Amino acid sequence: MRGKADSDLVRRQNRRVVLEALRFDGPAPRVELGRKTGLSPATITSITMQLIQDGAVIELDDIASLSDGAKRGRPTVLLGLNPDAAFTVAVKISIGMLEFALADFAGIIRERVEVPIATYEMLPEIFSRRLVSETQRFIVSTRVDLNQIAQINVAAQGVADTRSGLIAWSPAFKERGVPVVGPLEEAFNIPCTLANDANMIAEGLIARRKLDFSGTTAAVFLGYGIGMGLVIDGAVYHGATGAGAEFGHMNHVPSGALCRCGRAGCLEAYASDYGILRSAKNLPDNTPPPPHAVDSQVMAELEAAARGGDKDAIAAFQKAGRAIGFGLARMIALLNPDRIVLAGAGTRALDLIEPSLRAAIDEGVVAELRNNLKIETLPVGKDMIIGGTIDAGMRRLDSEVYAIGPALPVEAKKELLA
Amino acid sequence: MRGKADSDLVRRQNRRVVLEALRFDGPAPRVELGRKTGLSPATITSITMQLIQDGAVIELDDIASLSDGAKRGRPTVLLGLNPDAAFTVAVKISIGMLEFALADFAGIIRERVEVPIATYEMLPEIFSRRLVSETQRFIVSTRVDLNQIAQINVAAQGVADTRSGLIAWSPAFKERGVPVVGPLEEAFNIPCTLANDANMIAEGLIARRKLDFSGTTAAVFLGYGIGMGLVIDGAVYHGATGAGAEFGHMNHVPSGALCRCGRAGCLEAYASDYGILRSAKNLPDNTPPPPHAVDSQVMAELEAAARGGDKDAIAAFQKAGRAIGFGLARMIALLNPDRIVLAGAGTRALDLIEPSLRAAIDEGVVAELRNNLKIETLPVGKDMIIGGTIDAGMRRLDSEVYAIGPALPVEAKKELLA
DNA sequence: AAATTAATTTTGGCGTCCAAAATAATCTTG
DNA sequence: CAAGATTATTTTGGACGCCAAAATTAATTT
Repeated sequence: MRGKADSDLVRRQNRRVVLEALRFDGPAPRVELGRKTGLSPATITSITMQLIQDGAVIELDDIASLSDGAKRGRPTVLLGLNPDAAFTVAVKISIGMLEFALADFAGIIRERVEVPIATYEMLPEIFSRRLVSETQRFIVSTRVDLNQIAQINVAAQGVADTRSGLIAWSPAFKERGVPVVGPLEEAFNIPCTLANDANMIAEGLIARRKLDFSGTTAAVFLGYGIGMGLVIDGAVYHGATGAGAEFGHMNHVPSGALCRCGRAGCLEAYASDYGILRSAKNLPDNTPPPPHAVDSQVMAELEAAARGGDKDAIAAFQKAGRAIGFGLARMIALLNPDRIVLAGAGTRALDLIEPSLRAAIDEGVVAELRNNLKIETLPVGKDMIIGGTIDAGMRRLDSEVYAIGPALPVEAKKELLA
Repeated sequence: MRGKADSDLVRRQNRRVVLEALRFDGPAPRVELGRKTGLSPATITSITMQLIQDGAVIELDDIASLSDGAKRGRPTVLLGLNPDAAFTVAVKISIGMLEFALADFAGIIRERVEVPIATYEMLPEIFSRRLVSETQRFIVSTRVDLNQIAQINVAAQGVADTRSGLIAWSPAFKERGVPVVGPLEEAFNIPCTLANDANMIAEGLIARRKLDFSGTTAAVFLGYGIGMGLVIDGAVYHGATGAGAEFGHMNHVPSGALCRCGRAGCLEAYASDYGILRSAKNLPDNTPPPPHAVDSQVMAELEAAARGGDKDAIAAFQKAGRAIGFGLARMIALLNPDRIVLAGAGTRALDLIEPSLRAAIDEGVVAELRNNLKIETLPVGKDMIIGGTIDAGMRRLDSEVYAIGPALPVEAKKELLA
């Protein structure tokens, strides 16, 4: 249970509530903020006055007049997040690619760059140096002053250890233990975070209210790999080291098929693109996975073949569905979630995998536990990784910096995030 | 994110903090409450004054003088929870047995009764009626007035659906869907809860600070069945229907050994007492489990045989360890817990199962996820189910009734819990 | 230009907390 | 044994948060 409370806590909480209202619904006049937050007009005046002074919020009076027709009474004064309050750099590390984005405090992406890099064969420290230099290059290219940047947030595939700031294991690298947070913080002296890409997608879904996230939601991302974002009571569950919900590397069959991660029997070895392809080609289970993403064209052809009646292809998708289904059944037994959401490129083949997936769930879990369970699908673009990373960064700024206190120089804000 | 905050919230939170301090550490003078909670003496005076007026707290001045030797200065006034503030009835439903306990507001058990009942063959509604009549008999026997009883809390083995108040499935019953909360609330008009027994053990462990429960802890109970209590950020995780952490019925092997729950391949079918016994006797996997608990003497003999070198017995314990290990590996991949705690009667055979258990974890989960993982064992008595049920009830009273507000008649307190 | 309308700000009151001063209840000491 | 000394608790006074209601502001309507 949390500790004692005082009036400081009250103000902090209410500042956060106001910021959240502005962030989610966009600019709004004070009256409306009052309605949305349940705070009295007097309090809204007081809080927004502070937030304006702190530079987090600005008045946008002009746009107000654009509203429909002429209205009686004193006109509203539109308030919005101040885009220039602080900037956030988001980085996405994936196989063969580095992606950078610069977002302002309103969460708008100002600049965006993709840098192809041969990640796989790189030694960890070589990569770390390259990451720093590319980040440097990107920041310079944006012409934003370094001390206007409040945070650098990195998303990576695989086991991203938020605590140590290392990528413990990732399909993007042959080697294990790639340092990310350390080198960046040292180079730029800006707070930096590392997180798993699936969790960042989940952050994005929450921030954009794409789903009802009350209770427990398990979002499963199917595609080149198999990821999961676990949302418990409206917050992404990260686990001890931030590597929670490694659904793809949950064991499916003891001593089973060879996985990219080097172990045998992972779910992913049966249900990811390469796993499906391997079964469809009737290659032995211990065939090493390719060190690169399967071309989506190849998967599309395989799907077409299955739909056209190709026995091997059909069997491969069924096998994938069964693996996912048993994985979900085990997850359900453990977590009894309110809903499961399927997303990602792999859902294109949902018609092929769903029957065996559902059959496996039915076989693998007590009926009572799946009674009220909802299984939905959700279209999720690739951009949700960068987008969600930015959303998570904004939430951090809101609650850990701007909800806290009085006007501070950006330097001090960095302190708070560190 | 939580909504707006006000001074009401502050007082509520601080009242709760004070009650918690008294509940965990026992009676204490005001100065000490101040030290423990971080609240100022002035605030402690104010809060305790209210709590005393509300009947939740009383002064216990006499005992203070019993402390060691004579001290200078104004003597402290010991404050403690008022035992008579409200009473709680805890009920434990297990195979062939109903257990009742009456606890006062200090959490002390005042009365305790065990009632043998042939649960297994009973039809649900017959059992419900019997549950009500036995509860009635118990309450009468305690001579506590019905309207002094604030809540009735029931713990049961199996899938206990807190939302519907039904025991969805339990080894104690042949039939499914046994109503518990409905009949009790109707009969007594007192708020009633239903929960899984393993979760109640976890509540007890938390309340008594038996472990560091920061982050995520998975407590596994080995014995006649296999249970789990999942503690996330200091609170027991219940899942959508309160049936979270059904670890024993997590699938281990698709289409595997027959389980008591009627399905095939559950972890419990390999690792519970009867599962181990079945393998040791080389009975086929589809041999129906016995409808009663395995005698602990039988298990002790089996353990002795294994330690004496009996091949079949050794293999049976190894198989159990491997099943638990893979189950834990899957749980780790999903939840990345900070620590795992093994408890229950089954841990007597830990020497026999641990090697294969650890080997299975090593085989089933990425090394990086188990790096900082701690696996501990903890002695947990049978009484922890009733004890934990009471602890959970006390926490509910503290935070949902006495933290809230001004003096209320017991009737109104019941309202709050409902 | 006056009346109306509606947003925002100001004022005054209440509740909470805390620091500091006052009070209470005991022990120590000359 | 009375005057400190010491420590616990209560009281007092001030700060800050919230809200309701009154006042003010800035527009439209009449």
